[in-house]
Amino acid sequence: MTEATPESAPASARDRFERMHGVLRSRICLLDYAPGTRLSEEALAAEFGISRTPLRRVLARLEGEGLVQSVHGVGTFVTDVEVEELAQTYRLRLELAELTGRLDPVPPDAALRAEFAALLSRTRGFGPDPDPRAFAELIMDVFLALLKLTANEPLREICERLYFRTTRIWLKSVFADRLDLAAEIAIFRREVEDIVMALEVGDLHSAALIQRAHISMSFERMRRGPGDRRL
Amino acid sequence: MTEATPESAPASARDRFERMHGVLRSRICLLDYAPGTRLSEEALAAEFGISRTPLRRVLARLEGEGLVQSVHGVGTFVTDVEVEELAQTYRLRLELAELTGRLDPVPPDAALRAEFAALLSRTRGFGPDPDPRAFAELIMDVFLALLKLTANEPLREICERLYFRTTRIWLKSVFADRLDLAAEIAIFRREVEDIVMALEVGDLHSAALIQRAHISMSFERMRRGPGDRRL
DNA sequence: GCTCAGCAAGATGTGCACAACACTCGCCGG
DNA sequence: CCGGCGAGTGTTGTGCACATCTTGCTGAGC
Repeated sequence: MTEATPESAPASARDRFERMHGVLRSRICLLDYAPGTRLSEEALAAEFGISRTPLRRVLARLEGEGLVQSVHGVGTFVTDVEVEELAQTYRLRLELAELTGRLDPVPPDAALRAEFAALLSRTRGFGPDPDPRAFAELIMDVFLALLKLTANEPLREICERLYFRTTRIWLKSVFADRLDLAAEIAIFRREVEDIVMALEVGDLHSAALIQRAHISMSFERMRRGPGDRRL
Repeated sequence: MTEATPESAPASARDRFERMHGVLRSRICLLDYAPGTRLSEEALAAEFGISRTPLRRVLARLEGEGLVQSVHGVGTFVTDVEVEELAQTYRLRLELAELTGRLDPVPPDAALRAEFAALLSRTRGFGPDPDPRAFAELIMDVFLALLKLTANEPLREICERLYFRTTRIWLKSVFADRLDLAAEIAIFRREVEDIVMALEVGDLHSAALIQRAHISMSFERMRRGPGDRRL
C-alpha cells in the first residue's frame, strides 16, 4: 500500500501548500484581513515557519483567484471589489445557483442529510447579540454543503471561486452595520429551512431556486442598505 | 503623466509574466505541448532568458488554471482531461454560452464588427488540405471575439478559463483524425456566418444560442467519432 | 534466473542573499 | 516660504545553491 495514511499527517509540500492556502483564504473571506490590508510576506512566512519562497507561491495562487494583488516594491494587498463588478458577479451567481440544481444533480446521501440537519441546528443556535464571525462561518459551511448537490465538478469549482471572491464584501456590509445582523440571521434561517424542506422531498431544482432567490434578495438588501427596508 | 506609454514596452516584471503565461497557454492549447508532455523548468527558463524562479510562478498559475500539474521529484506535466469531466465541462459551457447573450450584452461597435468581418473572411480562406493549426487559431480568435459581446467580466473570465481547459482535447480529436477536418471547417464557416447574420440584425441572444447549439453539436461529433456520422 | 536493497541521476521544492522598485522624509536652492 | 531633488527604508522580484523526493538502474544474494 503506497497510499499515505489519511490520519497521520505526512506533511508533504503539497499538503502544506493547500493548508496555508485554505488558512489565508478563510482569513480574507472572514474579514480577518479586511480589503486593502497589506499582507507581509516575511511575517506570514515566519508565522508558518517557512521561508518566503513557498509562501509566495500561495500568494500567487490567491492573486490568480483575485483575492490579493501584489505590486512590486509596494506590497501585497487584499483586493476590494467595485460595485459594478459585484453586481455583475451576483447576476452571474444567480444563474449558476439555478444551474446547480439542473446540471448533474445528486440526491443527498445519509451523511449529507445529517450535515444539513446539523447546519439547520446551528442556524437556530443564534440568540440575541450573535457573533458575526460565527454567522459568517455558518453561511460558508451551508454554501459548501449546497455545492455537494451537484456532481458537475467545473460548476462547483466556479461557484466556489465566485463565492470566495464576493462574500466578504457582503460580510463587510453586515459588519459595518449597513445590514441588520439579527434580521439577516432570521432570514437565513428561513432560507435553510426552506432548502432542507425541498431536499426532504427530493426536489433539488426547487432547492436551487430557493437559493437563487435568496442570493438575489440578499444582494438587493445590501444595495439598498438598512434605511430602505420595505416589505 | 505617470502612465507608461502603451507603445514602447517598459518590460516590467508583470508584463513579462503575462507574456510568458500567454505563450505557454497558447502552446498547450494549440497542442504544441500535447497532454502528458513534461515541461522542463530549466529549459523553459533558458528559452525565456530568465531563471527558474519567475518561470515557476508562471507554471504555478497554469497549475491553478488546470493546464499543468507539478509533481515533486518527477516533473511538470501538461494535464489531460477525463471523458466524464470533459462532458461535464461541455454541459456547463452550453449554459454559459447562452448566458453570454442574456447577461449584460453589449452590441458590437464598428471595430468589433470589422473584426468579425475579418474572421469570417479567414473562415472562407481554407482550401483543400488546410492547416490544422491555423484552423485552431481561428477558432480561438472567434471565441475570444464572441466573448466581447458581454460586459459581464466574471462571465468572460470563466468562459475563457473553461475554453482553454477543454478545447485542446477537442483539437486532439481533430488531429488524431477522429474528426474530418475539412467537414469541421465547413461546419464552422456556417456557424460564423449564422452568428454574423444574427449580429447584423442586433440579435445577440440568437447569436449566443447559435454558438450554444454548435458547441453542443461539436461535442456530439467528437463523442461519436468519424465512423458514426449521420444526418 | 529472480528479487530486492541500495545507489545515482534528475526533477521539483526551499532558503537565502541581492536586485529592482516605490514611497517617504529631509535637505537645499530659489 | 515653497518646490523639487536625492538619499534612505522597506517591499516585492530574481538568481543561485542546496534540500528533498521520485525513479530507474545495478549488482549482490538467494
